[in-house]
This record gives sequence, structure tokens and C-alpha cells, in this order.
Amino acid sequence: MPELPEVEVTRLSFAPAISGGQIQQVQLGKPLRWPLGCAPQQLVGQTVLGVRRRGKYLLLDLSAGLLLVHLGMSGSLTFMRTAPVAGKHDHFDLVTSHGVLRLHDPRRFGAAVFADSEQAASAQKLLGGLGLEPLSAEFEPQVFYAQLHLRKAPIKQVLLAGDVVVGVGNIYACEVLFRAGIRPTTRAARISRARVLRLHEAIVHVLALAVQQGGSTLRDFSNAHGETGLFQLQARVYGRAGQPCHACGQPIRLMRQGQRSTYFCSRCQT
DNA sequence: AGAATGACCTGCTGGC
DNA sequence: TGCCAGCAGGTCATTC
Repeated sequence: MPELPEVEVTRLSFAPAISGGQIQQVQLGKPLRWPLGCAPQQLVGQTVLGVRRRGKYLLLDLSAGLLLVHLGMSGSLTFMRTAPVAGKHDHFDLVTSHGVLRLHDPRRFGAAVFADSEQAASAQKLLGGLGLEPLSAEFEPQVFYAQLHLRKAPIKQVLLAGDVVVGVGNIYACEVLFRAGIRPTTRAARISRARVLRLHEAIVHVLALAVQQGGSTLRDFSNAHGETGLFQLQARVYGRAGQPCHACGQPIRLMRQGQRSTYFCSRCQT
């Protein structure tokens, strides 16, 4: 489900409310992708100082460490005053004095992991090896170009890998490449500087727009208040196989790249 | 090191 | 209706 915009929308929807809350209880359901990494009791008594985001990870700053939350493919968070009895797919509850943060995740590719510090989290390679943050000043076109120039893999797969730029998942990779007019199979290193600049612009534009639109709700994404997003209405290629390209009328094509679906327009993307 | 592949897990859809 | 194959927004370990 969640790519950078959905994670950011989620963050914005509960960060102010939870900040300052003291953890009173932690409830675990079925195992998630990774174990919590500490006894639940160790979190109790700590205060949630704030919520940041790195790539698709949410970072809850606690008074004595960091709680990393990842939504995987099917995760979503809700924040409520009091929580109803946990359902079949509710696998993590953080009960605080300000309310309950609940992770709902049918496929359980998500996780909540405690780390003593950001360094410790990197050491566990949860945050290690992540690329540039696309909505920050560090995402400079020249740096982006230099990085892409080192990579021979198809640009779509380089974007998804997240070690050059973070947060661009399958939907937004397709959208961004369409808007930049670049064929997803093009080797990253072979893209001209001018086209990389267009791609850079498309990434910043599309991700920022998607955050503004509340993310993409394809099946079930919603923010921590249960509100769905609107960006899917702006999707120009994703999920539109066989339908006419909005720019040229050619049918949008679907192909597989590294076991993921890629949607593109064979006329507009060269 | 970078690139390609399989693995993790559940639910839904479409075809027979 | 039932069953099975294939698909889904992510990322890690393993292999070459």
C-alpha cells in the first residue's frame, strides 16, 4: 500500500496528537516482519517526543530510543482515544496517555521495531543504505544524475531499489517516468542529464502533489483518522493497462520488471 | 558491488 | 459454488 506520500500523510495525521503522550502499554498480535527488538515493558513509561519519517519508515522519537514503524504492503495506522478489541489483523497497539496507535496489517510485511538510537537502527540495516530524501534539500539534481550514472539497471528498478532516492514505490515510479517521458526499461546510466533533470522534477512534483491529495487509495489506504486519499485519480498510467494514454491516445501498456507490474505509454515514453 | 531472484503472508479476483 | 492460479502499494537474504 504505502509509498512515501501515504507514509507522510499517515505521519501528519497523528504526529501532533500523539506527541507528548506517555506509553502505558504495548500489545502485540501475530508476528510481523521483524520482532519488536525489546521487551514491550521497556517501552512503557517512555514519552513519544515526536514523529519523523525516513523513506517509508515512520520514526517515533521516544525519550529513550526510537520506535520504527513500517507499513509494508498492506499496513495502516489508526490513532484513537480508546481502541476497540483488536481484530484479526491488528498486530501492534501502542497505548499512550494521548490515545492508542494501532497497526493493522493483513499481510504482515510491516513491522514495529525498537532501537536505542538511530545508529543502532542503521546497524540493524533498517535505516542503512537508504538513498536521498526526495522532498528535502539534499535531493539535488546534480547528485541524482551522478548517482544514476553509476547504475546499469533499468531506471524503474533503480528507483524502486531505494538506495539512490527513497520513497518511490511501484505506483509513483510508473507515474514519474511517464511524466518525465522516460521508458522504464532504459538503463539508468544512459539517461541524459536533461532527462534526469525532468525526472527529478517529476519526482518532487508528483510526490508533493500526492501528499497534498492525501495519498493514493487503491484498495484500502487511509490515514490515522480513517480518511482515504485522492491521488489515484491523478494517476496517468498506473492501473490503466489498455486504456488510452491521456496525452496521445495510445493504449497504456503493461509489462513485468523484476516481478512488478510496470505501466507505460510506448509513444510518450522513449 | 551491483544485478537478478526468491521469500515472506494474506486476501481478492478471474477463469474453469 | 468451489478450487486454483495469479495478482497486490515492500524489502531482505541469497546467489551470481
